[in-house]
Amino acid sequence: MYQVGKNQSKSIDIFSFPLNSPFIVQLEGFYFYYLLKEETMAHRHAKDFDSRPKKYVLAEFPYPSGSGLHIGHAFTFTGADVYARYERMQGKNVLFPIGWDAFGLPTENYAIRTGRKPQDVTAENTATFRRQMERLGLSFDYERIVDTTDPKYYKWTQWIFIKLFEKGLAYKQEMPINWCPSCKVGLANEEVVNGNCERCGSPTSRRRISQWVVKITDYADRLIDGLEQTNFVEKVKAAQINWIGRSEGARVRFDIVGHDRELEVFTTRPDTLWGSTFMVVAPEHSLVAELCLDQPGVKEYVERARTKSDMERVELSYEKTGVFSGLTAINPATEEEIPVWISDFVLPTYGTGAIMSVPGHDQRDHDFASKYGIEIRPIIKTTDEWDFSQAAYTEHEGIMVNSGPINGLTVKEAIPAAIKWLNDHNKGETSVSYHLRDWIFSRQHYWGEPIPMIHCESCGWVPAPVSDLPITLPDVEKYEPTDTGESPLANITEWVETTCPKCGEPAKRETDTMPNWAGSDWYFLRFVDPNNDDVLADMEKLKYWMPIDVYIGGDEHNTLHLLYSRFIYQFLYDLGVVPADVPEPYYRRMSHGVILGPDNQRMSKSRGNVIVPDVLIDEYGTDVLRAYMMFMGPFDATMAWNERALLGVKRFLERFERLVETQAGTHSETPKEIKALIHKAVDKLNFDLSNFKFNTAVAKMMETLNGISDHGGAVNPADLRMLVQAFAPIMPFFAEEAWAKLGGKGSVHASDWPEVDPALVKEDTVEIPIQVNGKLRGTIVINRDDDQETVDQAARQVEIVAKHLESGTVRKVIYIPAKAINYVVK
RNA sequence: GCCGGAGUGGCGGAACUGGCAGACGCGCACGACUCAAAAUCGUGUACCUACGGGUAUGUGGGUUCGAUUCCCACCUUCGGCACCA
Repeated sequence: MYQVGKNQSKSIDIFSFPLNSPFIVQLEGFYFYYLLKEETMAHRHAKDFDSRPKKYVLAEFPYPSGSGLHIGHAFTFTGADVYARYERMQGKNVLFPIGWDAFGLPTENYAIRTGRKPQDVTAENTATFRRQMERLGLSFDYERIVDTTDPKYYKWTQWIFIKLFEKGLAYKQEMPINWCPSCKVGLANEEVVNGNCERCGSPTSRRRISQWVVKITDYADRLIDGLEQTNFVEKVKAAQINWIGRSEGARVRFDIVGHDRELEVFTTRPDTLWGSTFMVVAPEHSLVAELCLDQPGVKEYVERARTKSDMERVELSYEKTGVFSGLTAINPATEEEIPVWISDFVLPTYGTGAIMSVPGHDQRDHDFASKYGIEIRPIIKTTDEWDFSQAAYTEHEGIMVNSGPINGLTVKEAIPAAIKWLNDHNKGETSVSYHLRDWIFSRQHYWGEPIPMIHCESCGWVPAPVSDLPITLPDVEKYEPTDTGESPLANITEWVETTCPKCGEPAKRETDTMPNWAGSDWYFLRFVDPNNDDVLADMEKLKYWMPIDVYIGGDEHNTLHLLYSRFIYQFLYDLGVVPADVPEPYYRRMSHGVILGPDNQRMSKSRGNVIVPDVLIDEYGTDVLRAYMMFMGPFDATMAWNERALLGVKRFLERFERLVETQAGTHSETPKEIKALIHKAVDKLNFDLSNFKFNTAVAKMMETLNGISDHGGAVNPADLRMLVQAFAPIMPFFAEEAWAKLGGKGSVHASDWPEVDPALVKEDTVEIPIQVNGKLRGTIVINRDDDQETVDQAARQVEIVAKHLESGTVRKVIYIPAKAINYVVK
């Protein structure tokens, strides 16, 4: 069917052929199954509203970097592709889309360096990615490609922002942000790792800049509760819950002596209120600026805390520093006067930015009190002798003492009792705090979605009219961010200057752009309806396709991307633009593994251990690469690259190819043993492919081939075709060719998954172990449905077993049908 | 410190709801083919053994007729969070 130049050695540039040209070449002695045949890809298109059951399989879309698709992408996408192909053969209507998360700094930086337009660089990179993907045989529905930098797409990203603004979930605020002096950009908390910029690694500092902030904290509880409706693995759920960091406690109000003011704190231990001997406020707390600046040392301390970089804060974390504020507060429980201190160990962004300090029962407070000579007052009676001069007692065990009305209660009883006391005396109430912060949404960069807001002197911030969307990025000469922290857009007067949509007076556009996450928050909805100009996606189509059945992605996105996109989805849910019966976007989350270099180190250019898929395809062909990647280990594991092991897969493929060559066109009668092997293999692959156990699937393929040759290697082409079908998801090109050679009709990828004969899979006879006192003493072949007596009789005949039974009396015989028989001998 | 995984041959890794530990592949050894090498094909490959067996799935206990699998404690390691009151 396909012309194959058997003994030619020639070099072919595959890119010189149009995509989809039916062609297979052979070079250097073996086949390369990478050129595309229409049949191989023909069934990739998802059909809206088709009557077959739908399956939405999604792998995180990539950032199309200039260095091209790397082996990690290849691994992840291949796994997803195997699964998608398998599901298609199961008769599912599979949506398996791909797109480009193309806004972002690397492209912008590259554009600056080379003096080219980011738009052009992006177009080039995405074309390369696409070509590489097709070469890997990835059966994405390329007609549904979504590009976050396409104005037709980001029109809706902007629309979502306007809705957030309208619902009061986006506001502009001057706030201290993490600033990367190298990238010249503000960073979200989560983009700062150990005080360094996540992207470039330089140390960050703090800066006050007016920022758009999105109130993700309003959804904190929903984001936790919603996890119950998903099938995420424990690790992912835990990471999200951990990240949100919900803690329950109480707010308590302290009066300030000599001022008509209260100082409110958050605590998870209201029971320890009677032991609070001082208070601490963050240097950034409003009370400090209002009342304390005259106190000696305060101004200096506040100034130093402000200029401290995050690095310094982390380094200095062991030695707490502080200064007395000059203020005194009244402990509402003891009515004693207690000092108020200022220290940067109290975070301005958590709780109320102020704490009540209980040095007897909180280690940080203990550290601070010890250093500054503040009273440490125990209020929980510990069972054994506890040296309160050495450490705080922080266990939730013990009996309350010195605590007035809650004396004698256990800690667990005391917490609600203390809250009730606070309520009764109007000094506080139950409260919840979160580690999760609101989401800083501004970036001072060019290559991102413009934030569609207009500032008017008289009307304030006004959203751009929806009819004006998208607000497109203007062409600019220079992409460099400015030192003032403004985005390059600020210099384009004709773009910045506009009129207020509300009053018609002159006004200015927001020049900040959105963070990278914005485009990836909702892309999965757009795949359902990629070209809609009226809504972000058609409701009926969403009802058909959502939720995503499997979402395959990296663990590094378990907190940020996954949380942000769930939040945006929940927000869209509240707007009513996504289906009412789909409260969560992702039903199941699959983590993919990481491929390390041959030296067991993370791949990086500087280490020189990078494996490039294109080179491997040139040398071994797509199918060998795919099968090897799937064979390396469990789909979610961390694995080292081993090119020797890849050769084992190559040998397997060649041996299978030889089998196909020799059996094609024959009419051999397939021996029963071989037939059974084939049916068992199909059965096993059916299980493995549907459970992402690709490594054992490949092992089974190899095992089956070994078995066939052990039994003489004569197989009827019709039986062999079954095997080819089961191999097809993993080795799509080879399977297509073999299918044709063996007389298969149409494309193997459009064929229905073969049905197995249960009688062949589950044989009548089975070999089981014979144990004496749990030790293996022999095996015996029995009929699957033999009763205990029959098996017992037969087992006792086995010589070695008989010998062991003679050493004592048989007290008990345990027979597990078709599994094992065990004699208890004493 | 808190949360979540993982520890199995020389190596990557198998083992469904407790039932023959080490599938499959790599590596290694020997053999066939070859003048020779490569490639290919075949055989073997956990450890000890007085050849009867015995010991082995990080360590120590426990449950069970039987534990890689379940329970408890500990060790190591990877990932996430961490001055979050």
